Amino acid sequence: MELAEAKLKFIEAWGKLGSEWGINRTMAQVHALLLISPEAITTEDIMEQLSISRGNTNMTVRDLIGWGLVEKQHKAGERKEYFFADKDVWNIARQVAKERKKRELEPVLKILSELTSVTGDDKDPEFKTFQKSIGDINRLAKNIDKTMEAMMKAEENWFLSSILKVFKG
Amino acid sequence: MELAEAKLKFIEAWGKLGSEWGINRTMAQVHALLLISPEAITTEDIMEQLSISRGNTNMTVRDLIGWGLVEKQHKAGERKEYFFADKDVWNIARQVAKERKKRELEPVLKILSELTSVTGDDKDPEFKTFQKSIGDINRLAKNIDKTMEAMMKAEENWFLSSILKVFKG
DNA sequence: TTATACTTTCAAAAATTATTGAAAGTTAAT
DNA sequence: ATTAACTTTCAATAATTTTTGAAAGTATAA
Repeated sequence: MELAEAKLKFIEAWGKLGSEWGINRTMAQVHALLLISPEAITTEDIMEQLSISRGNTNMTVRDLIGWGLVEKQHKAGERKEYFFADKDVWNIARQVAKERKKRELEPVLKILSELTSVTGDDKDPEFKTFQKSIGDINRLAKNIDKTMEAMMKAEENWFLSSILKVFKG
Repeated sequence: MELAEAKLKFIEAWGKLGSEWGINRTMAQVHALLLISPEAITTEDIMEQLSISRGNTNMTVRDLIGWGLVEKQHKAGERKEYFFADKDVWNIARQVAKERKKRELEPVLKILSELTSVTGDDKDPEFKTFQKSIGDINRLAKNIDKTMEAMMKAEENWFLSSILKVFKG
């Protein structure tokens, strides 16, 4: 396969995966493009390569910066901004985990722990089932939260290799 | 907090979390409702409690069955169908992991390995960056895939407790 | 200060996704 | 074979999310 075709396929696949996991398709595609760009690129470059509007490019890149995946670069003597993506996939995974934990997991965890203090009659099956389910979900969610925290602190691929060792040994 | 209020909050929170992670909000809400229902319930029950249409209820419940999270039950002498959700959160997590792996991770993994065979000039930075990024992503994706496979086989909460031990010790 | 080169905003439009509801389909009892 | 009880389908509609693009904003240079 030729590079040009491969690039398009990667951008498409990354966009699809993103959209299936609740990340805006265009944002994932812009990230994909930046991931395979050796040098920092401009808004114009992104607009051209992905055929998207200036406004969309601007907001999407800003989002990616907000996710900690992309940074602005300035070139001496130039006025326009250049964008560059961190290419270290472990950093990327950690960063995504960190943000999703903060934005989506923690708010739910907060609600779940509020729901553990619900009052009711111990003989009511509705109440007992509610308590049991919420309690179980809460415990699992806390474990997932802790695991993500560990992942965020772990350097290198040591994390995954450790996990895999647990199941091989 | 009273049970009735807590139920609504849980259904809302579960729906929101689902939608943030690419799962239809209504599907997550129906699942939430079933998770806190001690007995199997009918289409009518779901329609009433969530104020959704019969068609929507039918398709959503069918989806949940397709995800392996809900089963049909028949009651002797009755014609209507009852639905019941597995309440074991570890089973649920495994089942969701299994399905998402199959539906969303594996297709991307397939494309990624195709993309590793891209041809190009070793001196071309575009080519080198592409190769490096795809290679790195591929390696990480394979590790995630293996970890999910291990998770799917692991019984009980042994999985998470093992992971956590690795990082505490 | 004015012009130029850019970035940002956001209301409107387009695209996508989810939902409805009534008609068609199915199944089982009489 | 007909009715009754229920489930399924799907075209139309509604809701939501994404994208556009032109106007407004900002910063630099002359």
